[in-house]
Amino acid sequence: MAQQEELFRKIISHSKEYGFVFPSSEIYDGLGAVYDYGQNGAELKNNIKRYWWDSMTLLNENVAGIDSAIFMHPTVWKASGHVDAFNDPLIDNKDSKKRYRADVLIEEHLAKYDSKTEKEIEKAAKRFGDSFDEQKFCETNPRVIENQAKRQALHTRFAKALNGNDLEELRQIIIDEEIVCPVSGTRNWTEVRQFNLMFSTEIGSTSDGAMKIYLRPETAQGIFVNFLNVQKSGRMKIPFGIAQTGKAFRNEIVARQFIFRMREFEQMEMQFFVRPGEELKWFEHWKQTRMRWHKALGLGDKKYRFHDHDKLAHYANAATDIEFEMPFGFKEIEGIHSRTDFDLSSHEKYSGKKIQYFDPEQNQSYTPYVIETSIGLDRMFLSILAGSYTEETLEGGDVRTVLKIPPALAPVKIAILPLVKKDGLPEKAREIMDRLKFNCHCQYDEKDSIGKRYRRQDAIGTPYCITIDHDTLTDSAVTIRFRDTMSQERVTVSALEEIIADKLSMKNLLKQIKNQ
RNA sequence: GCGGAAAUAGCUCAGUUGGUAGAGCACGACCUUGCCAAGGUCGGGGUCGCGGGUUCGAGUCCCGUUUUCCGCUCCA
Repeated sequence: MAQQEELFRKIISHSKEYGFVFPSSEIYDGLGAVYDYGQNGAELKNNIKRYWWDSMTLLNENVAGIDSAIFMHPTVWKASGHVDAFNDPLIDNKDSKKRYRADVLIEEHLAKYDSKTEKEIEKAAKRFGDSFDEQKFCETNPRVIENQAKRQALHTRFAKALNGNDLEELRQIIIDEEIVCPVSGTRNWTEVRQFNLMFSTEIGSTSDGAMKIYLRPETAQGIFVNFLNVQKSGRMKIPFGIAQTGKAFRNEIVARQFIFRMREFEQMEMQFFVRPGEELKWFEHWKQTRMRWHKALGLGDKKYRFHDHDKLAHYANAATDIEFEMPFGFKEIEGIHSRTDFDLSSHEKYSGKKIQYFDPEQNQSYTPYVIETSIGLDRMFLSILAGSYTEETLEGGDVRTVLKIPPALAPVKIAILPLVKKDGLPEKAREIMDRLKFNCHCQYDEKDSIGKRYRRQDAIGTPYCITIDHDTLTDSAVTIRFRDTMSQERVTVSALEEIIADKLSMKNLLKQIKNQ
């Protein structure tokens, strides 16, 4: 475990040192749980995105890609349930360190008055037997009257505080009513705080005409609200899917573990619309397809597993996560959910627009069911870093640090290195660079010894280094050196272009997904 | 958010009971070598996270704050 923590620390500092990930606004002490991608990180991230996008839109004729806006009409988040679910007043007990919803604590306390009253009634009923008149008893018994009056007063006070969103008053109620923590039994409470997990801003430049809107907490809703647009303009027939990648924002209470949980993050989502009743079949289909997409990267099949949900969200009837073995344990990188018709139905209700599909085969209209595949791009990025970071001890005791990133995803594909920076070798190297740079991302380096340059490329995961030596000037052949084996081969420049086309394209990755 | 720990050069760290900042690597220039890193010479770079306080004097002690890490908690 300590070793794993050590590894995680190394990955984080490696990320910074080699231009993959930087803390945001670092010269101003950073901004919590926000990170920037550097020159190599941005390349890697774009390549992952491309791999995902191609796997969805190229391999599936019935999956269309879109790019919806981050700003959406505020009612979208009412329909999706985010406005209600993301706005809880929370309070912590300092002794037990437990956190509670303040409103729930008070509601539970209110219920105690009712049970007190009930006990009085029960006791009286036993005493008076058949002649017991409950209504009369309640109206005359001083203890019951007092209880009910207190309850009524508290209820009024509570409702007022809740409606006015008066957090101090909520806390005062908890103190006045001497509500204790169910775990520690103490009344050592923190302030009540509102945890609004959605970021808000205003649209419209004048203050009186401004409308409060939210930065989307998930990209999925942009797909649901465009269901009809894509279906009609693309003449899509069920089953079909809509894919998109994009930023989403959540004001996480606790955001930690490097880029694993960030406040601004990127999702890659695909919503697949199916006939009601066929959703579990498609759920299984996408579950298997998505797992093949991950395993095709070759980071090791044992590093992935499914984690089926026992407790399902209110909208889902099946859900699983694909987890990856991070240095801090198996963690979710992708979720696959059967979301039923919850989202489309809800948007139909809130918008007043009919959102249904006419199925010509069944000759009827229905609200499609949805299978969602939702992957965190930043988590995917982290899984590739963690899965490819390797420290190898070489003969002679040297340690080399190498990122064994799948070649198609590597930020730099080919390093072009003149053996010495004289005798016309740099010029020859530049000539080759000018030819290859149209195919893929190349990097030229002439500083330091050749061995040192190889190690520098290993550290950023460059799969191929080619070296221009004195013979190259006459035979137009170069030495290609392979990252993972460190072995070398002599090849012509044109043969090199074939290797690029074969090993470095996404094609080989994509074929592995389909051929099973 | 609570509790604990930490913050010194791009990175990894040292800095003795308070006495006006160091090393290695990295970086730049030049020389040398030339197929698996760390030869030579010279050089650039830090108001020690930030803000207060104590003191003649604070990287060092105290308070606050920000960020990060660990444990809880949270994750529709």
